[in-house]
Amino acid sequence: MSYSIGQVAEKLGITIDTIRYYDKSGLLPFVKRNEIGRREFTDNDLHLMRTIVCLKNAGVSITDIASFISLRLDGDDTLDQRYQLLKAHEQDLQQQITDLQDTMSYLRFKEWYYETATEAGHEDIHFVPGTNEVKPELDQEYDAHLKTTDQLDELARFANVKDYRLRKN
Amino acid sequence: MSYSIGQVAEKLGITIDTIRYYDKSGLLPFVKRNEIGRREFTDNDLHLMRTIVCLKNAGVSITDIASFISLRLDGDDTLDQRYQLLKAHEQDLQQQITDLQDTMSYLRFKEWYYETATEAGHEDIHFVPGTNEVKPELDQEYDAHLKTTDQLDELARFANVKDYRLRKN
DNA sequence: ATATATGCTGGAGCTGACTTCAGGACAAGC
DNA sequence: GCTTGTCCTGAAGTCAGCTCCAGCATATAT
Repeated sequence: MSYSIGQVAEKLGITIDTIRYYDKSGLLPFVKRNEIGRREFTDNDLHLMRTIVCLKNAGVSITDIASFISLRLDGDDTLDQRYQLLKAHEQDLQQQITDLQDTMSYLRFKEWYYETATEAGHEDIHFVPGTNEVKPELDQEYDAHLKTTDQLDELARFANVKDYRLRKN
Repeated sequence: MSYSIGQVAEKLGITIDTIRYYDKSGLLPFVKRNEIGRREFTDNDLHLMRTIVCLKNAGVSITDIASFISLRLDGDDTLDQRYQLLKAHEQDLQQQITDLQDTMSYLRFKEWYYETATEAGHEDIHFVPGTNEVKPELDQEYDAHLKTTDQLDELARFANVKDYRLRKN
């Protein structure tokens, strides 16, 4: 059982052109061609391509994914290198998530700012009277916000660790 | 008290050129110039620019940030629009975080895959005997993973909601 | 047998977000 | 009065990651 490029595009939710671009970029050296030169994808190819798409979603560059794939072709000697590569990107990803969560809490703070301003009908409830400057104590309000999300984050980290241990045992 | 473009770049951790680029792109219409045409940034400008940098971190495009800023210039009538804009980007951001968390759990799964393979010394412990195909039950292993992170996510959502309610009261 | 769909390639084009460059103005210290 | 440092502008260049195009081959349906 094999799939055409169009079917794969459908299954993975990416375009045909993107798949061809990935192939050009050395991400799909394992994909075989049939007699008339068309790509034929196996279930296993799909499996691997899901990993590729996933790494891409994690913000891993095409070049880095290519090295990962090329390590794979070199066989069992590179298992540990591949593990290390993933581990490194996990760190990266955790950082990205933390950053986004911080941004989120800043957004929530700004929402509160506009929510209260809308209720009041004018923005200057947050200004120093007689100026166009934001009240300094708003920074503290923001800090308080950051703190609650930090706690959330710790909670998440704890849950992750637990999850990790469960899997290992 | 005002700051030069260099000082602001330093404070915000971005380059001078990036600031000028933002200005060109209409993100900084509020920044005033001195007699000889140089930009002079106030504390309030810095405040706003922090919001801009934050929106950028949240993956909001320059064009969208520009509309936000332009709404701001239109005064109190646009308070609700600005709130809605932020709210929309919050949804977006939440989606991004969820996506990254999914990716993370896939990465963790792959790490387990390579960890166990490294221990065994060869990758084929995960293959269907006699082939180069990954065992189908590994998909279930992956699914199990996804499930634990979904729970985590719900936990996080619950915590967020609680946090939100605390703020509103 | 012809129309339609799907595939192929090489190469050009596009978008977003910068980054660099050429050429020049002003300010301060020596 | 000269050097050094910081600033200005418009315009061109860069990079990643696609996306589109021309021109052609093959497969299926009518």
